[in-house]
Amino acid sequence: MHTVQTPRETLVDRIRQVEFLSLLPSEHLELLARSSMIREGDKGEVLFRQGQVGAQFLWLMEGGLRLTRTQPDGREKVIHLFSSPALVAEAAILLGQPLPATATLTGPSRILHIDRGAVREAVQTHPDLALNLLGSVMLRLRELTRSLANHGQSSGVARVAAYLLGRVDESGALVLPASKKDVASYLGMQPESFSRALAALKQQGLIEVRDQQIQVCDLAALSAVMR
Amino acid sequence: MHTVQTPRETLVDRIRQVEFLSLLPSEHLELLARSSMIREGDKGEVLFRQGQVGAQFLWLMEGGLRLTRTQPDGREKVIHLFSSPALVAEAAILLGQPLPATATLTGPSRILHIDRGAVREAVQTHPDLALNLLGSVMLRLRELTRSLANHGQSSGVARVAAYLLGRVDESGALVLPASKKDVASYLGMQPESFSRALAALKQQGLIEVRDQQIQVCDLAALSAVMR
DNA sequence: CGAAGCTTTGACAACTCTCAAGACTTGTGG
DNA sequence: CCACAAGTCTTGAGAGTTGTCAAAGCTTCG
Repeated sequence: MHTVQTPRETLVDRIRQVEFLSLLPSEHLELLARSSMIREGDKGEVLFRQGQVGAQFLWLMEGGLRLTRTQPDGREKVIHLFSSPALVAEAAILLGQPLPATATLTGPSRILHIDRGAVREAVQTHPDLALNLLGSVMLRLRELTRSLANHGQSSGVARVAAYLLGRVDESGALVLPASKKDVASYLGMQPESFSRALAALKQQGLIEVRDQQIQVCDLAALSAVMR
Repeated sequence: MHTVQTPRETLVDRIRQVEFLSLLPSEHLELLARSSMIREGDKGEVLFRQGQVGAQFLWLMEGGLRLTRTQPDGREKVIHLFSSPALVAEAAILLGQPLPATATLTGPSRILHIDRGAVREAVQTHPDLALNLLGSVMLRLRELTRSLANHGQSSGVARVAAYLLGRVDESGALVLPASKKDVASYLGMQPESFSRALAALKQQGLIEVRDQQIQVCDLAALSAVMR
């Protein structure tokens, strides 16, 4: 992973695109830009590890990453899959707490780093920022509770169906945010089971699969599978 | 569930005990007390339902409750088990978002209700409060990620062992925060499976069980079970 | 071209879920 | 005070699903 030289004004523009920072006045953005940088990395590179304390806010501008956590038995489980644009681990970083998971890039990515202290200062002078931040953490919380509830589902095929339905666009298409192996782990199953689940749905004519691209053909029938 | 008549000064005292509000000046506490009340309820009563928008902060002073979420197949899964004292669903309530789960009392409980608007005002005038709030949400996030990682564990006995080890005090004892049925759901298994897992651990002499009280006899051996 | 990693398919064992029934506790009403 | 109902917990037996192990096809990268 290497740093990309970036002119100050470009940095300000990038920071303005970070959801919860967009409403800051320009002089504040200038201030943040002074301690910011953009870094690039490739698939497999580790952004941070579980237990570390982050010194910088991480804004995933391009690419994707997975959050994993070591289970008691030593294996790793995918907790979350991020696609750009996304703010990663904001709460832990702001509070200076140890990060609850490990972040690994799933493809070529560009990440904007903003100094933790500078953001903290901005938050304290602009109370609205804190509420915005809370909002984005709340989003994460919702997704986690949803994910947790889905894990209770008895059938693996039902979990896959629910997952697909939660990610389709208007035309019924979707792109998996990571390798099938990672998605399988995120759904709490083995890669083989995920493969079999997709095969079963495909054979029933409910979906079509080509690599990470999936087309849902029968929304109603797929919904019925969940029960 | 019924409201308990409470003198103003007592209310102020109670509010002072709410973790993230304790550092507010007395005049602010007085203000909060004006729109606060204490309510009591018994086992089975519903505090709020998934999808509702909460108008009041909820501080569980005494008792316990479970958060459940309806799964795609219609059944309910326990997302979280609270024991007093605890702040419940703070982020969603502060932001006026729909609550992500349903809260049901697991025993006789007393809950302090504080008006959402008053808290919101306090947060905006005291930036530190927002950070404290973020901290308590962060705690919840940590627990959820941990819980999610545990669900990946292949063996049910391993999940139970990990859960018990995460809750023992110095003497190796612990009390289940709810009925075994609820704990089972929280751990992502059927009540029968949970019962069998406990029986297996008991037969190996690793734990002793009497109702909701559990005594761990061999910490090292129990740790070994997780793998 | 070879190595490494992801994906798919097969076969088998192991586990959990489901269904069923009985022991036990608690609260209600006769 | 007892009987009954309702709910929880435990134990048993069978069916079904998933994890595991193994092998082969495929892509990517050096």
